[in-house]
Amino acid sequence: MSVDELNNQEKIWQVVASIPAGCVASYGQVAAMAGLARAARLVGRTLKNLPKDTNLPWYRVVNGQGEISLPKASPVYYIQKQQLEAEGVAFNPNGKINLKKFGWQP
DNA sequence: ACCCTGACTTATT
DNA sequence: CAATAAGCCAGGG
Repeated sequence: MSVDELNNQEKIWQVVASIPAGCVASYGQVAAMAGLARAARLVGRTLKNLPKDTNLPWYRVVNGQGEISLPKASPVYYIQKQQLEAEGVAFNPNGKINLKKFGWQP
């Protein structure tokens, strides 16, 4: 296992941890901030690898459409939604977020 | 080494 | 607005 690969994860963690409360960032956005412009998928995989007791605000990361990239039937989906709402992020009736308003660094 | 899959994105039809 | 295709990175069989 190379150090560089661990650095990628570390970068992603740092970027996700840098997302201000009340805002959301897309996977591509996070990847770009981490220096991995086209590794949006890697971000998703990295978050999936996170332990459930992580202190990382992974719930502030959504897909490019401002929608949670998880099945609505999954418990993690509700957790993410509740966490975001608790921070002031509003969801549309369709379950989408207005990135124009809550997107990170508009 | 090869092929498939995945918490993705963007452009096109 | 919805469905499709192609592109990209890393992991697992």
